[in-house]
Amino acid sequence: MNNRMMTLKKLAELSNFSVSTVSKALTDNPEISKPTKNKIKKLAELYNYIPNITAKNLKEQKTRNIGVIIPNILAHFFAKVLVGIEKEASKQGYHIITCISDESYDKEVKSIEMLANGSVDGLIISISKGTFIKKNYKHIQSIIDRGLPVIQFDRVIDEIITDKIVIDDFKSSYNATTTLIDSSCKNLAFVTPIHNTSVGTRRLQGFQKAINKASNIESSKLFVIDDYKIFAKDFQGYLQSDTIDGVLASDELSAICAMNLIIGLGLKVPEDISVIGFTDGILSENSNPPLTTVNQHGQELGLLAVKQLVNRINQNSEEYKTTIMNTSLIKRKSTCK
Amino acid sequence: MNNRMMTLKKLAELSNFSVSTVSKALTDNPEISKPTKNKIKKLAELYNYIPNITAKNLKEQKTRNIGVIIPNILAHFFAKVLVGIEKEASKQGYHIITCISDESYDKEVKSIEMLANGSVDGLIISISKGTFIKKNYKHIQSIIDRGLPVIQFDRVIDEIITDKIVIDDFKSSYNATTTLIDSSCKNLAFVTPIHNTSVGTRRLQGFQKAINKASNIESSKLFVIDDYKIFAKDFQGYLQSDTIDGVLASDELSAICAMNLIIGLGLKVPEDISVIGFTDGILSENSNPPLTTVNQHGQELGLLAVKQLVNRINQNSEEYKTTIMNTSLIKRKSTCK
DNA sequence: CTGTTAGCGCATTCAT
DNA sequence: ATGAATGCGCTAACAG
Repeated sequence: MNNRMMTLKKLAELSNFSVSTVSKALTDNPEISKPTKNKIKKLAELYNYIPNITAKNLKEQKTRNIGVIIPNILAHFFAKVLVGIEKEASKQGYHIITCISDESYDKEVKSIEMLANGSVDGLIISISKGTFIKKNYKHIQSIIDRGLPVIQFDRVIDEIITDKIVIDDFKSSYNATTTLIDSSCKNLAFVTPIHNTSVGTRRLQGFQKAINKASNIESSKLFVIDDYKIFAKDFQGYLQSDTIDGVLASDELSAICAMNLIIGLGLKVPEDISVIGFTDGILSENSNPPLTTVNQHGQELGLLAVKQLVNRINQNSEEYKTTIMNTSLIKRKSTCK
Repeated sequence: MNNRMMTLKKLAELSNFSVSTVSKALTDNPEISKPTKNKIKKLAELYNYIPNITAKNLKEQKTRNIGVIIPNILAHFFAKVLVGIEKEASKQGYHIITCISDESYDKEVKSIEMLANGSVDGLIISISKGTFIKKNYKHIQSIIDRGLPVIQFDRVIDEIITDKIVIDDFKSSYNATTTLIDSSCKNLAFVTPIHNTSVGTRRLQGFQKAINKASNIESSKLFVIDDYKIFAKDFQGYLQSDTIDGVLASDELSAICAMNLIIGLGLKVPEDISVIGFTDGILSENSNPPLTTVNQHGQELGLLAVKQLVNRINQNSEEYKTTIMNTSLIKRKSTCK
């Protein structure tokens, strides 16, 4: 904003009408006569008048901004969700203010504080790993108590009551595991870098359920990734001493890493070991061999989140609901058959 | 914003002080006495008072928002830049409002219009492919004329005078090509999906310059990608009838695609064909073989962009300058030696 | 040390 | 059909 900016007041002086007449003329209020409207509109056009959005926001007690907090924009899934959010928000006339928590509790708290001072009309959030580990959710609850509409997606805190949009992690994981088992894998491994999150937990449960239900499983092994280098050593060590013929990973990157480690040992994917990952991203599509993945439909998820949030902003009446999105298994060459 | 929100006015009534006294007390103005400050601060704490940022912004004629327009968040480079932008902006107390142009001129125009109504104090932009093709830059110039500070990065329009941050595309490309030539590649191909952009043009020029300077080049071939499927056919067709022993791609994804096409034909990377890409992202790091790439240091670029923009917001005096960022070639296994 | 007043730019109610 | 007055929530110059 600078002194070049045209305002209603200046326009009023220039046109010899009052501020309120100018305001009404520009919003096509029927109280104002045609000729007056025309004069004023022409003048506004000439001087490139643009209504000051901040003043409007103050007057109307809203911002037309949506806050978005995601753990990691470099993960394809979150990037895709963001694309969906941006598209729908833009369509509905909302800006999005993006904060990246970088999986850190502290950054998440700070971001929320920065957003909850009236900067946004609502918030879409996926919880950071750090917060799950810390198990401290006060920062989320406090903004809800303050009356800010919140939508949680993907990584959600069950105890915090808001609208939620998740995928059916348990079922997706169960189905993916079953796919491995059906292609006669008997020695399975579950690889996860998000062990502490809601999502990670459910995916592991789905994996275990499928294994328990199957009759001919010989072994199963859990690899929790904190550090990829340590994981590489552990995983390859295990491969050399034990048998694995099927891997399910709870995200995309760890699936690709596992596959590369397998290939690095001279083993074949999928002939020796089948691999399935979560999130259908650029990595999965372009790996060699291309990776069979659980498609989480991130973009639609983002779209839905905005729709639900805008709904909630406009009418705060409905029951809070959890939407479970379908996934689909995209079969590529990292699995047999 | 809702009626639950505490305001200075309500706080004034509750405390029996005037609004201005309350305001001053809460900003630790030395005019106010210790006991009064304490009383008021305690009350503010008790009622969970948070200053309304919109009102503050209106008063101070600024938004503490930075607009960011990028062509495609799914490209690792832009995601990385965004990470840098978010980090530095957050550090400096700015929000970022992210718009994705999706390489479209129309969306870029619309985004700029949505941002330039006082929603942001400044803008960081990388131009869309569509805009380069259309060669219509009025929407950019108009916001600059209106006095909004703008930083262009990576894909920049030379004719539009703003601060710019770019990488040395020509030199990076020249060096990468030279690396191929030095490892005795004689039949080179340049693969590019961004042929129309400033960046794409300069990278091609660097490639050509290196070829012209070399003495023993036997052939060189340009592949412009509009559609990846068509490219796949063309490229593999060429591979089958002609010789290529070195590929430089102007971005990450096309490099990976080229490599996969090569491997798909039973050829070996790097033994038969060396491949180098631009942008050091997740794809390059995790491909098989891992890809030699030009690292563009996206995060630092984002950081710098914010620093420069904030500088420009605070003092509109300096000369406009173009910062050229260094790149580095990360050698991995897709090239010989 | 505290309060009164004004004003940021806009929309709107209430006169005229 | 037009204008005056009010208020959104905040800061700050000025008065006392």
